[in-house]
Order: sequence, then C-alpha cells, then structure tokens
Amino acid sequence: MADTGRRSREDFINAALELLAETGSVKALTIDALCEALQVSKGSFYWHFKNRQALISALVDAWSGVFHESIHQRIEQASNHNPRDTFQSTIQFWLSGNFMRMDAVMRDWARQEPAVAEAVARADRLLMDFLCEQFKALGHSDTEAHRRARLLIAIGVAETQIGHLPRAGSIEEEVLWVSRHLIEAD
Amino acid sequence: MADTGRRSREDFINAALELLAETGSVKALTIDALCEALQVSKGSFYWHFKNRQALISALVDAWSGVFHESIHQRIEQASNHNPRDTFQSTIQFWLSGNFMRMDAVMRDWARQEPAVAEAVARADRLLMDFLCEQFKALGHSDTEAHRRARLLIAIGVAETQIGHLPRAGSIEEEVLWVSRHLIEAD
DNA sequence: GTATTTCTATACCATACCGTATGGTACGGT
DNA sequence: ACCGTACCATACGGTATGGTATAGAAATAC
Repeated sequence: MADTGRRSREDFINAALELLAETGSVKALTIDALCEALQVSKGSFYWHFKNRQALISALVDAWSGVFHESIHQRIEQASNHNPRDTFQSTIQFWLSGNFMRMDAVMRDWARQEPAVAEAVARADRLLMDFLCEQFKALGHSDTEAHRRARLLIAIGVAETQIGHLPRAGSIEEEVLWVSRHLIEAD
Repeated sequence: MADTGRRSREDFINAALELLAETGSVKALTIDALCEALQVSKGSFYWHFKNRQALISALVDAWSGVFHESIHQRIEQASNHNPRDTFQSTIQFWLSGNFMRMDAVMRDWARQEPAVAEAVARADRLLMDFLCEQFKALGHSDTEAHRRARLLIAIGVAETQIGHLPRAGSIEEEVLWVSRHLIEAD
C-alpha cells in the first residue's frame, strides 16, 4: 500500500463488504459510494467489473466462501472433540458471531436478488445439516434433532432483528440457558 | 366505486400497504408505482400527501395501529380465559399470522427509517410485555418468563427469514412442539 | 527505449425517482 | 349563469444512479 494508488479486484470486494457491514443496507452500496470509499473514479470500477451484477456475484461468492469454510472447519473440529464442547462453542459462535451483521444484510438482499437468495439458502442448508448431526450425536432422534437445529438457527437469525429487546441477565447467561435447554434430552 | 374515479387518502394508504406486502420491498414503494397501481397521476398523490415522508408516517401509523389493537384485544381476551388456551392461540397467531409478511418489511424498513424503527420497537415492547405476563400467569419466574417471551418472539421473527428451511413434520406439529416446551415449567 | 498491457480519470448519456408548477375538471352553493 | 373548493393530469426541474466512451498515465515486456 501507500504506493501506486492502483486497486485490485479484491480491493473493491473488500471495500464493498465493509460498506455493507457499516451501513447495513444494500441500498447504500452504490458504485459511486464504493469508488468514493476507495478514492478512485468509476472508470476504475468498470475496469474490474463488467457491471453492478458482477460485483454482486463476487460479493455473494466471497461471503458464501467464508461461511462455508467456517462451517467445514467446525465440522472438522467436531470429529475430534466431545459433542457437548463443540456444541457449546457452536452456539457461542452462532449467537454472538461477527457473521450476524452480514447475515442480516444478506437476508435483506436475498429478497431482491435471486442470486443472493440462492446463496443464503445454500448456507442455511449447510449449517442446518451440521447442527442436525450435532444434535443426533447428542442422542436426539431425527425429528427432535431437526427441530432443535431449526430452532437454534431461528434464535440466531432473530437476534439481528430484535437485538433492542431487553434481556434477562447477560448474553452469556442467556446462551447458557439456551444451550442447557437445547442439549438436554427432553 | 365505478363512479368519479376519485381517491381518498385511505385509498393511497391501503394501496401502499398492499404494494409493500406484494413486493416485500420498501424500494418498490415509489410514488410513481403507487399512482400506477391506483391509476392516477402524481398530482393526485401530492394533493393528499405533503411528500413521501408523510406517506411513510401514515403507513407506519396504520400498521402500528392494527398491531397494537390486535395485542390489546388479545390482552382483553386473556383476562377471561384460562392462560393455557390464550397462550396456545397466541402462539398460533404469532407463528402463522398474516402479520408476518408485513413484519419482515417493517423490520427491513426500520433499518433505514428511524421513524419506522421507533414504531417497530414499540410494537415489540408491547408484545414482549404481553407474552411476559402470560408466562408469569403460567407460573414461571420473572427471568424465566422474560427469556421465554423473548424466545417466542425470536421464533416468530425468524420464521419470515428461514421459511425455506425444511421442517420436520407439519407446521401445526411444530407449533405444538414449541408450545409444549415453552409452557411446561422447566 | 519503445510497444503492449493494465489501469485510471474525465466527460458524458440514459433512466428513475422525488417534488413543483400550472392548468384543468367535477360539482355544490348562490 | 357564476364562482369556489376539492381534486386530478401533464409537463417540467433537480438529483442520484448505472453505465459508456475515450484519452491518457503507469507498469511491464521486449
């Protein structure tokens, strides 16, 4: 950095992701705003990307990649540890992760852009399958595991929407409360 | 109808709400699109509303009014019946209501318009308090009631976001499953 | 050192949107 | 018959955005 003043395609992608996370709104992700953030003009953007849709695809791929990688890493890790531990850490990850902000943005976006909807659906499916396996490893039946996995995802997803609602105690206590109820077999 | 072709302020509000529910996107709610739907020109709109913000306020008030009224009606009803029944029906209402679609739109919107955010927060608080009371009436402690109320809201809110994820069994079965776990004291 | 490729700036165009100005219409009162 | 009020249509201005064209700078190959 601090040199040529030239930008790579990745620079645009990272800046765009950052912009999304900051503003929390897809609407704010305009070409002009992006170029402004990078201190370049539109000519630069249109050199690296065919059009706005191309940027969108790249962003979705990037987010999708990080998400999938994170889950796979967790799957890897799960095979070497006691289910209860990985589970606890997964809940922690899911309920207080940094993904959450981007998650909300992506879901918003998914309602307008089919490509985004597809990616979000795939990510959800992956996480769902993983959680399902975890619950089964804890001794739950198929349907019970399925329902608890879905419930856990719901809790995480909703947190971005109702974060303003007051909580009884700290978030750590709540995580404990949730995991206690979810892990225990009925 | 079938007469003068004149529209009232309410006509605009209703059409706008319908448009929101249909498209599921605030972005699609443009003055032009609204007038198109009503088969009138912008002159008509700007006769009834000072500007776009005025329409937004009216829409939020309308939605807010329906929501609050619905909750208060439910509170009324709750005092005359056994807690378990009102609770069951409330879960039903909350998890499979028609509010849900508009709920998602409003929450999207809330992220851009402070006025909407305010209204959504108020609505959430009202529902939260109501559910809290219900849980307490079922014999739960304060913190337990609080947490369960928050959890129930989370489930409802998330449903609009992860509706595509497959369910184990029918939604009725899932509602039963949820209410059984939530109602029972530990 | 020159040619080619890679990147950027500048100047545009098209479209979509909010908002205004202004002229017009339906209709009841007088 | 006239006027005033309530309502609507049309045309336009202003702005923000996506997108294009083109000249030129900067790196890189030869």
